[in-house]
Amino acid sequence: MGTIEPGATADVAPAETDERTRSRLLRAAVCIFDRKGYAAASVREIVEIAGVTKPALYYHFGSKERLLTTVLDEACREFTAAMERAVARKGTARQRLEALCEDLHGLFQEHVPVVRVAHATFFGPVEGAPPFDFTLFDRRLEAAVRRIVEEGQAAGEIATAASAADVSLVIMGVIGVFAVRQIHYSFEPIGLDTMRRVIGLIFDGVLREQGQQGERRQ
Amino acid sequence: MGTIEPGATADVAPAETDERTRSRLLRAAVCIFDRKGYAAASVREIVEIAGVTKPALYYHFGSKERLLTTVLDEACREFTAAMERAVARKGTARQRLEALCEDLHGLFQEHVPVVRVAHATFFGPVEGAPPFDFTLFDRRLEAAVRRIVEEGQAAGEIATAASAADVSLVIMGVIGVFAVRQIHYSFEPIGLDTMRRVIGLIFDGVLREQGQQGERRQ
DNA sequence: GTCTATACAATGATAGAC
DNA sequence: GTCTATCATTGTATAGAC
Repeated sequence: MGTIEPGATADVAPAETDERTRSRLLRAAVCIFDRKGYAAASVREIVEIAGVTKPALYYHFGSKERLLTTVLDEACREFTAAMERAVARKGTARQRLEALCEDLHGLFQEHVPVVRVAHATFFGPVEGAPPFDFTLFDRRLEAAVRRIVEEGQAAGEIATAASAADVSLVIMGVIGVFAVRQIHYSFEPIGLDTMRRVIGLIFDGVLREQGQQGERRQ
Repeated sequence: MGTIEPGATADVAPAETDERTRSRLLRAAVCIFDRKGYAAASVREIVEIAGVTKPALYYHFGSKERLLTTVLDEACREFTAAMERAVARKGTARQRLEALCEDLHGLFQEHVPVVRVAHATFFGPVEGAPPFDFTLFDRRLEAAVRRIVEEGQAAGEIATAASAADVSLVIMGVIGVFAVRQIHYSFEPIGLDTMRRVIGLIFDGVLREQGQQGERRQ
C-alpha cells in the first residue's frame, strides 16, 4: 500500500495467499475427485470450485496427477500417525484392538470423502491414475493388528494355537467391511456397538483353551 | 454369391457375425475398462481391440454406458447363479460355508478382470459412471451366508448366543479380504488352505458351548 | 503468485453410403 | 449390420503480462 519502491514490498500477503490457494485447491480436488473420479475430473471444474485459475493449480502442484498424490499422501500420513498412537496404547489385546477399530472408525467418519477417493484409487485402474502405494497403509495396519495379537498371545490372552497372521486376517476383514459400510452410499453405516460385539465374537473363538481361562464357565 | 435377386439373400452370415461382433466388443470392453477404467477408456480403443468399428458398437449397445452395464449385468447373473447353487448344498453349516467360499474363490479366479471392473465401479464415483446396483450382489451374498448360519443354529451346530447377522458380517469380511487379495496387483493371492483355516478360526468361536460339543476336549 | 488467452490433441457420438 | 468421414466439445497444459 504505502511502499515506495516497487517490487521491494516484503509483504506477508503473498505467502499467506499462497497457502490459502493451496488448501483451497486441495479441498476442491477431494470434492471433485470424490464425485466424478480422478479421470473424469477436469482441472477446469476444480479451479472453478476452488475459486482460483488454472495456472495457479499448475504453479502449486505441477499436474493433475500430483494434485491427487498430494491428497492421498497427506491422508496416509494422518492415518498412519493415528494408527501408531493406537498401537502404543496399554491394556489387554482385546481392549487395544477395540480402541484401534474405534479410532479408525472415527477417523474415517471425519474424512469420508478422502477415504472414498482413496478406495476409488485403490480399486481403480492401473493406467490413467498415478501410481500410489496403498499397500503401505494396508501393510502398516496389518502389522499393527498382528503386533497387538502377538503381544496378546505372549500375555496369555490369546490362544497360540491360531497363527497371529490368521487372526489378523479376520480382524482386517471386519475393519474392511465396516469401512465399506461407512463410506459407500448404498449402505447405512454400522454402529460402534455392533463393531464391539463382532470383535467380541471373534475373540471368543481366539481365546486360550476354555479350561485355562478360569472365568469362562458360567 | 449365386443369388439372383439382390437383397433377398436369407444368409445366416449376418446373425452369426452379429453375435461374434457383440461378444468381441464385450471382451474388449472388459479388457480396457480393467486397464484404463471406465472414464478413461475410449470407445476408439475398445473397437480397435475388438477389431470392429465405432458404429458397430453404437449399433449393439447404444452407448458406452450400456456397454459397461451389460458387462456387469452378465457377471452379476453368473455369480448369483453360482451362489444359489452353493446355498442349496447339503452338509453342516461349516461345510456349506467352506464350499461357498471356495466356489466364490474359484469364480473370481476365472473372471479376475471382470471382478476388478466390478470393484472399480463399486468404489468409483457416483457421477460419470452409469448407476449399477451392486448392493444387489452384496445383499444376496449376505443373505446366503446368513441363511446357512441360521440353519446351522437351528441344527445346533452354531451357538444361538451370537446373532446370525454378526456372524455373517465376519464371514463377509473374510470373503472380502480374500477377494481383494485375489484381484489386486499389489498382493499375492491367499491360498484355499489358508481360507479354510481362517473359517475354522471363526467357527471355533461360534460353536456351541464347548461342553455340549462332545468331540471338543482332547 | 496469479492472471488472460490460447495451443492442440482426443473425446463420444452421428450421418449417410453400402 | 457394418463401414468412411466428420462434428462439436472438452481435455491438459503453457506463454507471457502483471
